[in-house]
Amino acid sequence: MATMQDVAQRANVSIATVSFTVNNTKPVSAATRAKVEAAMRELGYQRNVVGRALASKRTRIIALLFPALQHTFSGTVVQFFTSAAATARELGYNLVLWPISNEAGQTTELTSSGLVDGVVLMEVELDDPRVQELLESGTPFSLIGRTRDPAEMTYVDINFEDTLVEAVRHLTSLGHRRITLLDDAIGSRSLAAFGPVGRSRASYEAEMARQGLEPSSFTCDATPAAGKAAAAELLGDFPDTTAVIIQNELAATGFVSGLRSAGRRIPDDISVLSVGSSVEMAAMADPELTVMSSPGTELGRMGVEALIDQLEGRASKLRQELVMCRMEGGKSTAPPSPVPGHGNHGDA
Amino acid sequence: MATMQDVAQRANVSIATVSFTVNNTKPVSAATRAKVEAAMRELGYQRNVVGRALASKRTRIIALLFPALQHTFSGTVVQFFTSAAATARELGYNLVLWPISNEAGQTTELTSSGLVDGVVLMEVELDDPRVQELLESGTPFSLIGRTRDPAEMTYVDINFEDTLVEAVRHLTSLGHRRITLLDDAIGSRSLAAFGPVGRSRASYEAEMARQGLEPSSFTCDATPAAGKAAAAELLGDFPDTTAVIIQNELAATGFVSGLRSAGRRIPDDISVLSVGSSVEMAAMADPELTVMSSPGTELGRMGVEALIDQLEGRASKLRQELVMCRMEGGKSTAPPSPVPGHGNHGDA
DNA sequence: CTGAAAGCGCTTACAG
DNA sequence: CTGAAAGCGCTTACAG
Repeated sequence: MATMQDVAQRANVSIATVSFTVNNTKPVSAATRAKVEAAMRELGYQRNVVGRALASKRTRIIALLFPALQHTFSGTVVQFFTSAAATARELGYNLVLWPISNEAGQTTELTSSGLVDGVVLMEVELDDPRVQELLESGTPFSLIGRTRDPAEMTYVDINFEDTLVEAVRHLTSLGHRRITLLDDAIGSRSLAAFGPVGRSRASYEAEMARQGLEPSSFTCDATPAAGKAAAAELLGDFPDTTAVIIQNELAATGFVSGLRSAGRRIPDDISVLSVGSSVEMAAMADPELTVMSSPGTELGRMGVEALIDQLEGRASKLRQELVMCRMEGGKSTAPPSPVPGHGNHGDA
Repeated sequence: MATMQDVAQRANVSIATVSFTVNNTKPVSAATRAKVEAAMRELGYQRNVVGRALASKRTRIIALLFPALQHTFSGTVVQFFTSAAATARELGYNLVLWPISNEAGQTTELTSSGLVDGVVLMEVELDDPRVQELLESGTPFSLIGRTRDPAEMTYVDINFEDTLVEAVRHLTSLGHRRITLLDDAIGSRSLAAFGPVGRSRASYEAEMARQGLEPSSFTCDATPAAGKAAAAELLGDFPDTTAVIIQNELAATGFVSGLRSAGRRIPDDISVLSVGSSVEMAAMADPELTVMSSPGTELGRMGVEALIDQLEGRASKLRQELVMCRMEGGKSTAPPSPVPGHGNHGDA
């Protein structure tokens, strides 16, 4: 590997001049630039990032902190990782994967080793101890998700509020009045901890109320089996439901097959709208689910951009962005069928 | 951040001595060690990895090269990433995510920047140009997968050969004789390029022949819709099939619902064994598929271990390991039902 | 526009 | 067992 020193020698200039032309950090005459670039080409020179990092006190490495154990399987995580890594690279950075098992002081180990310039934090909780650690350590960071009160922090999150409003409206515009929300037990069990479930449910209830409808919601674990059981529960506890909003990616296929096993046709007898899932996962169900898809790619890109803007001093103002889930075609929502015995048979 | 210099000053020793005690790289008297450790504790010292990297010419960073665009969605990738990153960390390394779009010289950009000590390469093809690049650059690497002739390379791969043998035997021991293989069109279209499909199909055919059975196989794209279409194709082209081995994670749920739509019960009328999928994805089907699950976690761990062993000179001999897929409980395989009109009704 | 030199925070022969 | 010193490959005031 040729060093900057080698290039300087061959081009008959100082090492400083090579640095200036490589980095465009000071004006260099055309003639000098030509000499230096020729030398670099001839030597196949590429600047060593470690030397640069030590001298400039910036490694241009950022870390992606993610929970190692939970949520190990989800349709959007790979998209998120990929787009985060690709965006980092486009912007001249490298992305280190940093799995953390729990709230212990593992972030400090990272940030005080000097390896990274900043951190992207995934799966943020409403009162996240890791956020506190990061604040105290002075490490620049961006959040995917947000704490209860993220007033002063850079974050990118899904706009659950508007997403649920759109979900409800999609169904009411089809004519549904009895709409039940099925969400994720992990979140509900500790509404105090995890934002998405609470924010979504609140928004669902508000929109239902706004439309003069009665909200009803329940919960199940994030597995196909739990989804299947939830289908039975729905039919028992909310028998006149004509449409379900399900915000539980891993339970969705099971939920659908549970309904089918019970003789319900989708969407003829009951509509199902999946929220916050990946398109790929929604396509696993039979029929393919109508889905408001989680913007994994966008979140990855924006989270990294927000962090790097901050690192480069380009962040004119605090960046706090929300992204909607996007409504995708699917075959699981339709107008409700006329309900026999409710006085409106003969409609259609 | 306290530096090694600060620690040395406070402990009244030389910076070299601090280095020796931190790294256990030369003997240090108990008294000196105590002084140094006290100073480190008092200052909250943590060794700066960039300084260390520059001086030692080893960054202790390894890169995970993966295809950015294709295969963006799969059940085992997250497991793989997580276990690779966790293993790296346990061994004192960091894992950088490096998405590459195609075969272009993108690996050179990485390896000649001095950022990484070595590379783990995913999705290796039979004649992989990236492997050639890595060999030429002299970068240590380990492969997840293997080239056509990986004689001299460190690799970790799935043992498709034995896995398919076990798959066939599982079904024949249940009594099946007509067993069809459905695999992934991506691989079949360029059998010349991608190893798993070719190796699996060859092993399937060999084992069928060994048992005196006639092999039959076909192919579909990696989507639920393609799987559904494949179900119809199976019933048309291989009407007497009683069991299917499907090596196409994303098509599996669709394939199953296609069979069901056509009035076939699983496993009563037809058994389905999914190979190389994740348990989670197999659980999405209805019924939950019997699956030989892809060892994503093991591959991630072993691939990183193999690379780091090499980097630390611990690799006594060339490490080449194969891991079987593991048979998991499921509800989609059973003995064949007696076939009316084939002369053996009345059995069972 | 260009260069000499200090310095980033460590490791590692070399000497004692 | 311990230390003085060179050096890893750069960047960046400072001077001209």
